[in-house]
Amino acid sequence: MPQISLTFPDGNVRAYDAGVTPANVAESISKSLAKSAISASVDGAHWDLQWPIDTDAKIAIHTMKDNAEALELIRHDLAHIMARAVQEIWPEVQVTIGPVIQNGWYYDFDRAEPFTPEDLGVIEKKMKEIINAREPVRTELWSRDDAILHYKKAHEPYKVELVEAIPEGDPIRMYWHGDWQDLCRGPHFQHTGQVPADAFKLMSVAGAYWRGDSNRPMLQRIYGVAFKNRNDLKDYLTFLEEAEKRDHRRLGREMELFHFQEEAPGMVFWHPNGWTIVRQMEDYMRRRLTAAGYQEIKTPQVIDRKLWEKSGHWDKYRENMFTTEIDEEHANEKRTNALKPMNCPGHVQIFNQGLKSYRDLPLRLSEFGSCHRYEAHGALHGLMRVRGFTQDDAHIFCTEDQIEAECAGFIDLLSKVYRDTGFPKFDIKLSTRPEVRVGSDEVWDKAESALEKAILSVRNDFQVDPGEGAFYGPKLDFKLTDAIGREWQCGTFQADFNLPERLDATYIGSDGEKHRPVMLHRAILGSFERFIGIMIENYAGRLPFWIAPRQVVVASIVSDADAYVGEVVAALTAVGLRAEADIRNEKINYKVREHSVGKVPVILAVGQREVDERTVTVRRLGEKATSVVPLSEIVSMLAEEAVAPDRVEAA
RNA sequence: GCCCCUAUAGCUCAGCUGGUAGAGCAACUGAUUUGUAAUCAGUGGGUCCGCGGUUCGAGUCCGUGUGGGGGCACCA
Repeated sequence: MPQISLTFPDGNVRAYDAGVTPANVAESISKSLAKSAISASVDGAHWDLQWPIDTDAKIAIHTMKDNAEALELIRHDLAHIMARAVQEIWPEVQVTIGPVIQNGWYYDFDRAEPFTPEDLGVIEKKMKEIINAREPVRTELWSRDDAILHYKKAHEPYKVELVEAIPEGDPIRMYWHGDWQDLCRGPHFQHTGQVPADAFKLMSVAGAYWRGDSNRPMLQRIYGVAFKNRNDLKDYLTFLEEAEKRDHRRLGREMELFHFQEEAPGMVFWHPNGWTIVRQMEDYMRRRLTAAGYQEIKTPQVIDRKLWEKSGHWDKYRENMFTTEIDEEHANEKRTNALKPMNCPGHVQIFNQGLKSYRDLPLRLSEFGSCHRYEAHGALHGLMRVRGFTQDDAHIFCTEDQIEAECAGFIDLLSKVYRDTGFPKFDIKLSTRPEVRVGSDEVWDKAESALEKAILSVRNDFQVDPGEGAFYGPKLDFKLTDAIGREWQCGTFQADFNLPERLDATYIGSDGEKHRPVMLHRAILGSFERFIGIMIENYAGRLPFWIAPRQVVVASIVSDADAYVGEVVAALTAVGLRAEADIRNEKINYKVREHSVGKVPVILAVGQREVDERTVTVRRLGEKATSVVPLSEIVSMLAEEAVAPDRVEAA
């Protein structure tokens, strides 16, 4: 086998077993890097390559200091290798695209027959063969016409479409290993054998629309994960197993929090434990909102379609609304109502009652608004995506000049709430004006810069999504991550120049004239359901003491302690703690296990000794050690611990 | 809504190529009075998701509906 020794920008020289002829290697390297000329001097089978400019020497993982780059390359080449494996097994399959994603890659195929889970094993085996064959990789530059012709001949219509989308004149990079070929901009390894053969796994098959367009045919997508070595893969698979244990749907059952059933898909049946969590969160949010100058209101669930027509929802959101028809006795026609999918129109009705002055602004109206949306079947997901949910909604009516201050105040409030609930870190995304929009450019300029300034006043990193704002105004999205890394939007802050106009909201300015207020839609949790779902996963069910549905279980060790258990529970309940007695005739081991599985934060064990000494033995969830504390002390100790963080802050 | 997978006891799951259902945990009953993650024994419990079909016979095969899971699209 020939050896190549490569000289890197940092001066390192390393030798590689190329497994191919020097000429091929030189070509594949220069084409795949293709950023600058590479000088190569050949000395028999041993030659030196110099990188004069390109410092991204993405050659072999052994030399890579940057882990992320190595992984990118591994996953990228695996996508190609998988596509080749699939086509070698089923030559009629058409290939499309296969990008690198978090932890791995996917590749979309068009094939009449579905891929089965067994097929994945077959494909994996073939992939390993390709890797072990150490096929040299080369990249060629083709003309656009040649590439189109090539793909037409090869019956690869998706590739034809891809090439056609590449601007005329741009070079087309054709990537080869063995006789197999794909369209790709690179970069790649020198040969397939450089990809670790034991550190990847094909995970699942899923449907996916070609180019994300639901009007186009649905393709079959195979997902794979890949790492640098077998251990990393094993760690990742272990992580997935652990994540499954903290899945909120599973914990929801184990902790007896909630359930779903067929007759009400996407609607939560909250059990006593789960509802306690909701109530704790409501009480907490209510205090936070009141302190921040909000006024709480409540608006109707069922509202005549006439209002939804005015607001524009009937026109644009109809298919997501639950509607009702009812015979009106005094009218000839049926009356159509809709369950509110949003609270905004209702809030404007309250704003519109009576005359508002500029002195009333900013007016902050909040509601724990119960909303119903007919979400597509496939969209439902535990508590995260439901059809009936409660938003921690509020609308701020203000002037354009007040947007920035309101936004800053909002981010401040949101940061406190996220911190208190276990999310000190979160992502912010700013979505700016889309092409189709209402409102003048001057107003958009003002609003966008107000939002941006408000973010910058608290932090310096955020994402911008140009053109992704709502048609009625720019918005900020605040995202949290679930147990397996999926992101869910929770908080939102949206400026709206449209609805006040449609529903004719006005205030009297200092000039005595009527003016149009700006309406700010905002939510911190997003919905109680989703936020609690994420919280359950984030804490793996071990919720903070102040939220935990059952805070304390007092467990007897002998039945002679039963009366004392009752006394302890009464003392705890008297100071507002959520305490339960467990005087079943069971061993303490059994009780400890059961309440640990149930995620009860504190177990107080009581036997004859505790009765005699008027103490309790304290055992905290997740800790093995116990401590003996006098009854009088434990009550005040736990009472203090149970104070919600906003009250601690206020005290 | 679309693709694939899936539905058996309260929960987790067996049930091979068709011959009318099983285990562990839970529940209930009894015994046990126990010192920090499962005490022992016994008992009861199932329209095998619904509907239709193939078959002498369907939990098992086929179709369809519904729910659930993984994705895609959607989330104004």
